[in-house]
Amino acid sequence: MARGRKPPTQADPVDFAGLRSYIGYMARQAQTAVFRDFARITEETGLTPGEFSLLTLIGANPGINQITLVTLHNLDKSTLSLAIRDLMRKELIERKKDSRDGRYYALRLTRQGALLLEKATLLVEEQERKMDATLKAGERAQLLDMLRRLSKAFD
Amino acid sequence: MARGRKPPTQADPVDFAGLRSYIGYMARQAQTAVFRDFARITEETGLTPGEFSLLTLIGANPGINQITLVTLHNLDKSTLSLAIRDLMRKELIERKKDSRDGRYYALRLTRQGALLLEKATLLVEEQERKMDATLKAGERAQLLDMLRRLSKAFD
DNA sequence: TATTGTTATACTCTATAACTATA
DNA sequence: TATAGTTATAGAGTATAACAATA
Repeated sequence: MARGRKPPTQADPVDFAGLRSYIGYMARQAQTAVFRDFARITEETGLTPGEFSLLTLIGANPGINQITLVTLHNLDKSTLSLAIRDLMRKELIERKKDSRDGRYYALRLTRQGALLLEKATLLVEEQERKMDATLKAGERAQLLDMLRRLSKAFD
Repeated sequence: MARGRKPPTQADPVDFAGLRSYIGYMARQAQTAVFRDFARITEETGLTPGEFSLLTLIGANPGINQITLVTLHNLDKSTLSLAIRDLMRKELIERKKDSRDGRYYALRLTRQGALLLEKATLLVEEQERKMDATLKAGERAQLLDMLRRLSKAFD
């Protein structure tokens, strides 16, 4: 180790320049932090954040089809197709052809999928409570509203 | 097309269940929206969001080393190594061995890198102004502070 | 022995394009 | 012709593990 000066790792305070004044940068940081924390939930349930969202949407909208999910999640249909295949293999969802239009699949949760979603939802809500601990009264609703407006700004 | 009912794609209003009340979900949605919009900036500059952040940090902290960047960005050092290699190839940064401790590289922007960063910064700030248009007075500072607290909550 | 940085490898997530089937 | 969904393929972005060089 050099004697004259400590390595910059812990020594010099880092200048973030404008970075921390950018919503884009800070939103990214917050989001990756939440996802890293989600790893605990993935361990317990086998579900990724994306799979949790899909199960929640299918659970609340039995009979929903893939193209609708695609528009909700802003994914390519090929990407969703792979995610659906995996959820089918895990027997968390099932589907059958729409009797009126054979191009559509109607998706719904299996019993097993519903149970797992219930368990995962509890863990996710626990994670949300952890976030609440850093927010003051009323801030959660305000934050959600601002995030919603940001998403819409780039439609 | 079936006659009795429209396909669910546009017909039935979708039930988001609790999804839109989750900060984790909404932060993800906002962040991906910002990144999709960043594609314009990538086209003009050749820089990804991650590269823009790295150039900003190196520009504000000439002589910074990779291990410091790793702790700031929460990346593995192998991941950063590849990003640094690409920035070197594009001749946007340069580095030399620390004379006191040969394990470190001191990173700094090239002239070309500084110019590109300047251009990219203007575009990023334009993007930030677009976000401001959806926020009321005072909300930007509040949002940044909440996002900072969220990141810290999962340290 | 410990630390900075590289490389080989693999995994995840994503999109594009070409395809099947249904309408 | 147009739409729902699948498959083959490829490109990001990421981490793990083994490594070389330096301390």
